Amino acid sequence: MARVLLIEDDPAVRDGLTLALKGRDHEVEAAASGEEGLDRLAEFAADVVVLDLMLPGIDGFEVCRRIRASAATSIVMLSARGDDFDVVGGLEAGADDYVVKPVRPQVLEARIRAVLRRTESVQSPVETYGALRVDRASLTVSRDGRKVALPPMELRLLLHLSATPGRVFNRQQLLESVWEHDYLGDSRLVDACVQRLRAKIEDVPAEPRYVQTVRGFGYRFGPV
Amino acid sequence: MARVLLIEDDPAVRDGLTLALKGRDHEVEAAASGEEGLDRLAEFAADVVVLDLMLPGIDGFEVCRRIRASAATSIVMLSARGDDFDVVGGLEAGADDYVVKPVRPQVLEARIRAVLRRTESVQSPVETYGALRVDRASLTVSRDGRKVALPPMELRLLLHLSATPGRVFNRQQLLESVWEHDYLGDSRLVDACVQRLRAKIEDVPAEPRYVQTVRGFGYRFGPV
DNA sequence: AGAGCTATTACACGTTCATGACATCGTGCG
DNA sequence: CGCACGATGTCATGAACGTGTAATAGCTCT
Repeated sequence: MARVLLIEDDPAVRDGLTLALKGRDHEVEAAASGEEGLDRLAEFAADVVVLDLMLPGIDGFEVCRRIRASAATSIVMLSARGDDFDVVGGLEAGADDYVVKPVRPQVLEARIRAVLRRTESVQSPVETYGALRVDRASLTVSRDGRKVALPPMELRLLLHLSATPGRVFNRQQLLESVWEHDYLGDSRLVDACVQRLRAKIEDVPAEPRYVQTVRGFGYRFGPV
Repeated sequence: MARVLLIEDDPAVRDGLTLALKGRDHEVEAAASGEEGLDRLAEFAADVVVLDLMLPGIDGFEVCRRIRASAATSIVMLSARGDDFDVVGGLEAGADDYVVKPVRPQVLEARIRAVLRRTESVQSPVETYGALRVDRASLTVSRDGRKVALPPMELRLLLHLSATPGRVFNRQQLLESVWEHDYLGDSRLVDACVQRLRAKIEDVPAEPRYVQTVRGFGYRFGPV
C-alpha cells in the first residue's frame, strides 16, 4: 500500500511496528537513528516517515526539519510524551501528524493512511507508471520504491516521453525537444541515451516495458 | 456497443456480468486476476475496463495505476466496500467511476455508457473505421479490438490512405508521399505493400473493405 | 480469347536497432 | 593546476526484421 520509513531506536517497538505494518501490506524500512534514517531516505522513496522523537544523536525535531528541507515526504511523529508543548512543537517542525506511544498498530496505520490521503490530493506532480514513479517536482525517479539516479539527459528524455504516455516521438523530435539540437542529420544519439536509460529503469532492458521501440518511427513511453 | 474488459476474480459475478453485458451488445473479455487483465489489455483494445478492487495478486488500485500509466482506457471500479477511503482512493488512482457491489447489470451498463460518453469527447487522434481503429498518436492499429502489429511501410501506407477516406491515390502519388521516392517508373511495389497490409487488417483480403482497388487508377481507403 | 491489369508468393538484400567499446567534454576536488 | 570521474556523443559490430524485386497466377473487361 505505502512505503514507510520507520525511524525508531527502541528495537522492540521498531520490530513490532515493522512487522505489523508489513502485515498490512506496507513496504517498510527501519532505521535506528536519525542519521541512518536520513541516509535511507536518500535511496528509499518513502511515502511517509514514522519518526520517533527521542533518538540518540540528532533528535526527531531536527530530523523532521531536515526531511522537510529536502523532500515532500509526509511525516508522522511518534512520542512517549503527549503534552501540548511536544505536539505543537512537532507539528510546527513540519510533521503531518503526531501519535502518542504506546500506539496500537491499527491506529498508527489508520493515521498513516489519513496522512497519505490528505497529501495525495495536494501534491500532484508525481506520476506512477507501474513500478516506476516519476516525481516532476523533486525530479526524482524511483523503481520499486528505490530511487534511481539518472543523469540529466536521461532524466530529460524520460520526463519528455512520460509526459504523454503512448505517443510516439521520432528521433528528430526528440533531438529538438530534449536536446534542443537544431541541426538535422542522422544520429544514433537518441538510441544510445535510450539504452542507458533502459539499463536503469527497466527490469529486462531487452524487453522494455516503459521505453519502447517503434521500429521505423522512434520511441514511445508505455503501452504495447 | 463497447469493448469491455472485466477483471473480476469471483466466477459467479464474472460470468453474470459477462453475460449481461454481452446481452446488451457489448464485446466482453473477462480476466480473473490483475495480471491476466493487464495481459489481455496488451492485445484487447478495450474501451473501458471494469475492475474489481479485491483481487488475488496485485490489487485493483495497482492495476488501475498501471492501466493509467500505459493507456487511455477508461476505468470503472467495482467494489464491495463503499466507504470514503476506497472511493476516494479509487478515484485518485485514476478511475473514472466507482460502483459498489452488488450492482444490477443495467446500472453498471449505464455507468459504462456515461463514462464512455464523457471520455469520448476528450480523447485524441483515434479514428475508427468499422472494426478498424487507427491511433495516430501511439501508432497502433487494432481490428475487432485486437491490436495488429504493422511494419513501418504498411503502417505509413495505411495512415496516408485513411487520412482521406474515399480519395483515390494512384501508385505514383503513393510512391511519392508514402515512400518518398522521387524516381518515376513502373513498379509493383505499392501493390505488394497493399497485399501485405490487407492480409493483416482485412477479414477477407480478396474482398477488401478498407483498402480497395480502383482498377486502372490506384487504391482508396474505405467506403465506396 | 486475348490484352491489360492486379494478386500472391518467395527470397535476398538493405535497413534499422541494440549493444558495448571508445573518445571527448566538463566539473569538482585534491 | 592537474587529476579523476561521470556524463555525453560517436562509432563498429551483429542480429533481426522489413522491403523491393521478380516470377507466376489470377482476374476483368472488351
